[in-house]
Parts: sequence; structure tokens; C-alpha cells
Amino acid sequence: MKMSSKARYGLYVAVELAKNYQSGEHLNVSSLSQATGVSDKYLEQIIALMKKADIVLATRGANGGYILSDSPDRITVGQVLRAVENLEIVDCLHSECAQRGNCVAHNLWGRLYDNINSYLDTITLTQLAEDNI
Amino acid sequence: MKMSSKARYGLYVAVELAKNYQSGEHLNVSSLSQATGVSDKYLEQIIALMKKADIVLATRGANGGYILSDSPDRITVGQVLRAVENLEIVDCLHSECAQRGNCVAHNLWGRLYDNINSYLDTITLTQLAEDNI
DNA sequence: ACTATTCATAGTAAATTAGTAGGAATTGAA
DNA sequence: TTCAATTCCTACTAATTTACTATGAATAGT
Repeated sequence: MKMSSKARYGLYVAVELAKNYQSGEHLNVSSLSQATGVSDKYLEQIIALMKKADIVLATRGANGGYILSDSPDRITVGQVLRAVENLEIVDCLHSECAQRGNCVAHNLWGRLYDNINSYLDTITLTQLAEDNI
Repeated sequence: MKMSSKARYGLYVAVELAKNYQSGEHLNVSSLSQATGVSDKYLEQIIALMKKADIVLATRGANGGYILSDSPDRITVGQVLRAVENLEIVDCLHSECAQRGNCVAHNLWGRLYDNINSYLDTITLTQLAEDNI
């Protein structure tokens, strides 16, 4: 059970955007790429997922780039991670298992999933950026 | 971030062994295979991991098989899952990241890992078998 | 018009997962 | 002592997923 690179890089991006939020300016992919050490083409895809989840806003064209859609103390690590990665630890979490109703672990997975998300949602991007965890 | 089939099947096996613990008898792979619907050859590998972690005891030869090494109310789901799967959600959890000391998420991953394990260690195999979760 | 940027999507190499397979070692019983 | 039932060990393989790379269209400012 591993976090993907999208999850790890997604947090890097989120923290960079958090640090830049006050300025009101947009950061473009190449500056994010430089700050994080991740290729810009890969970052584009990751940021696209965050945008789809309404965590970041984008403007295209010259001087375009990205900015958080809200103050970093109102965006949680959980929101970011769920945007870029599927945290559902088993496929049958919200559907029916292959072992219809017979799966002894079904409730366990549900509780574990809730547990993970509850924790991740207690931490804001501001806290993460300040390493106040 | 998904649990592997080893994690899922490992719990199936653990529950079967828990249900059988009182009898004092050993269960062989083919009966576990039948009870769980997982191929015996694959189960062998999974059980080998549990044995290595001292969760189950094995006896070979005719009438051989497996039994839990302790009462199912003293074995936790966390012990089983750690035996069959690496729950360390990032590689650098207990070593140094590539981003030496610069990784903003390092502490987060550590806390999340602790959180997951703490939860999983509150649940015993007895509870799991009784779906008392 | 030109340039800087995001957006959309296709392709690919590497790694991991999820098994299958074959046979050696051990034990109990006939 | 032989046979059958079992675990143990390890190699192999197919399928899936991950982690990117690549190409070019759409958009916006100057």
C-alpha cells in the first residue's frame, strides 16, 4: 500500500501554491516544476486533477498560471490527496464485494478509509507548509 | 493507494483460522482454499508470510496444517496486514527522503502511518470474525 | 502576428501485482 | 519401509498499474 508519485508531487505543488497565495499572483507550471524538481509535463497532469477538483484556478495564455481556489487554511491535505489519487483502499468500498455480503473485511475497510480521511482532513495546507503537523 | 490481494486474502485466512482456533486442530491449505475461494498455491505464499511473522504455526506431513500461534483475541488485524503487506505508505518513511530534509510531507506521512497502524491494532481477529467493528 | 501559457489526449517503458508451476522436504499411517 | 498427504522453497509469467514523455490544439496578453 503505497502513495503514488501523484500524491507526493501533488502535495509539493499545493505547498508552493499555498506559499504564493497571499501575493495574489499566478504561478506557471515551469516555476512549479523548478520548485519541486518534477517535470513540467507530468506536473501539468497532476495540476489538471486539482483543477478538476476545484482546488486550484487556472488562467491560460501569457502570464497565466495557477493559484489556489481558496485560502490555504481552508484547504486540507485530504482534499488535495483525494483529487490526485484514489484513496479508496479496496474497490468494493462503496459498492458490493465479489463475495456479496460474505466479505468479513468489508466494514473494516470502510472504517479504515474513514479513519484515514478524517486524519487527512484535520491538516490544512497552511499547517503543512509550516510543517506544523 | 490500494490494499493488495495478499492483504485481503490474508484476512480471510486469519478469520478462518480464528474460527478454528478453539478446536485445537490444524487446517490445511486446501480447506483454507475452499473456504476462501483463493487458489491453494497462492495461499501457500501468503500463509508463509504469516508464519514468518509468527502469527501462525505450521505442521508438515500428513494431517498437517496451520493454526494461529495465539488466541484470536490477542492477534490484531494490524499484525496480520503488516505480515503480508508493506504498509509503509512512502519509501522514505523511516529513512531519508530523496529531498533530504526538504520534504514538506515527511512528517505527514509518518503521522498518517502511525494513525493507520494504531487503528488496525485496535481490532482483534475475534472482533473481525464476529464483524464487531 | 507572435509568444507564453494552459488544456487535452495518446503513447510507452518500467515496476509491481497477482498469480501459476514444479518439485524437494517432512510426517503419519498402512 | 513404502506411500500418501502435507508444508516449504523458489522460479517463472501474464496482467495491470504507474510514471512518465510527447504532440499539438486552444487561449490570452502584447
